[in-house]
Amino acid sequence: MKKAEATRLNILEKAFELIYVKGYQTTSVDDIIATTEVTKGAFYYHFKNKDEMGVAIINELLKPSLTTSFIDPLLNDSDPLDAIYNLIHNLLIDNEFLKVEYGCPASNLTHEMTPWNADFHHALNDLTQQWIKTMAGAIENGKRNGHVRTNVDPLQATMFVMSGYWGIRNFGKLENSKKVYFPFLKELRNYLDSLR
Amino acid sequence: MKKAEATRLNILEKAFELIYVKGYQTTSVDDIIATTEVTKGAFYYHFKNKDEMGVAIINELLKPSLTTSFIDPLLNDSDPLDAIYNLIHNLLIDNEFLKVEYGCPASNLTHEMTPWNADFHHALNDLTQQWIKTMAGAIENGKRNGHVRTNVDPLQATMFVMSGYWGIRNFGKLENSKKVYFPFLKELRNYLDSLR
DNA sequence: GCAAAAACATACCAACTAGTATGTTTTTGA
DNA sequence: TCAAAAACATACTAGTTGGTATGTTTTTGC
Repeated sequence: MKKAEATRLNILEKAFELIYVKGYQTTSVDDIIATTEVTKGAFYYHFKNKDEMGVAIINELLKPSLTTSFIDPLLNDSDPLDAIYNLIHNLLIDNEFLKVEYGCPASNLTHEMTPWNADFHHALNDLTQQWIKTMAGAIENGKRNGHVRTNVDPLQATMFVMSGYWGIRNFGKLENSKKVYFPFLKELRNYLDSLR
Repeated sequence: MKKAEATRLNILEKAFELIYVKGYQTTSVDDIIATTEVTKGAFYYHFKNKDEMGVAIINELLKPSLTTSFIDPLLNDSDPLDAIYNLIHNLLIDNEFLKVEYGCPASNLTHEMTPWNADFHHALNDLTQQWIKTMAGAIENGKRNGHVRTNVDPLQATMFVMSGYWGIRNFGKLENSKKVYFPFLKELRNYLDSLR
């Protein structure tokens, strides 16, 4: 990787971690350049302004990680309901980057930025639509394979599961402990079994 | 009501609306006093600082509205599953204060403030625990009345439903239309029926 | 090897932030 | 009625914000 590219990537990664913990609005450009140890000149050479950097985080960091962590696990599993449960379980319990007290980065940004920044809105919507499509597709396949009842509506079920995931992330922030995830996961299991 | 009390309440209400739309951090004290048409002297006479006002909003505005809008509907209905469905439906579709593009005020504040402000954290946790207790109690009653299967775990089901509510509020922000609420509500109905 | 462009550094600024110091006006209670 | 306290008003400040103007250094391509 070229040095300039590395600088840019470094800014994005450090900024992402700060924003994940502190929120976008309360993470200042000065914060970012302090932790990355680059100067303002470098920052504004790579990004027109702070918002452009924010959108770059979504498109260049969140999007790829969505693919590997949220999409791929749903693609090649034979039983989609097991795949969905395992995915959510992994995200909530095993994933060591996502912290219970800071929630889900995509959800955080949606809450904070979507109502009044069109670029963030668009980038985050892209992200979400991809996840919806994949999960609904997996359930649709499950219907054909006999893993899922034929009268299940894939999109409805997808929206329901994803809402649950985002919502339990909110609970996690309140309780500040992964303990709250377990009753949720048990009931998710029950719900998914009711689709068989 | 005394005039001073009215001033204080006016500040709280206007500030709440601003914060609901713009977020807490990005709503400045100057914003608040501009829309309330009181001066800084009045503001800082009634509140020690901005955070104290924020917590007052939770305790003096959100808490009472929680009781009437989130708690009471769950208390005297004979069928708790119907009561839950109707509650969520009302909140999502009929409630005219809550806007799809701005989500749920309590959820917004939780996302924004909980990880790093202990007072907000505490006040919001109080709020949530009340809702959990009520909903779980209603389901527990339903088990005794035969409206709910005896092997249903009330707390698990409560966490699952509430997570779904908070999560779909996130979706609403992304889609900016109540249309997304309908598939969620349909699947919520399915899920609740599976508890019978 | 060397000019041009890319990459980065430094110093600055105007706007905004929460909060305060010091007033003036209004209300209260004896 | 009248002084004291409550309620509000005005002017200010120190710190922070995103962003820019103007440099210097490093890399690139011929």
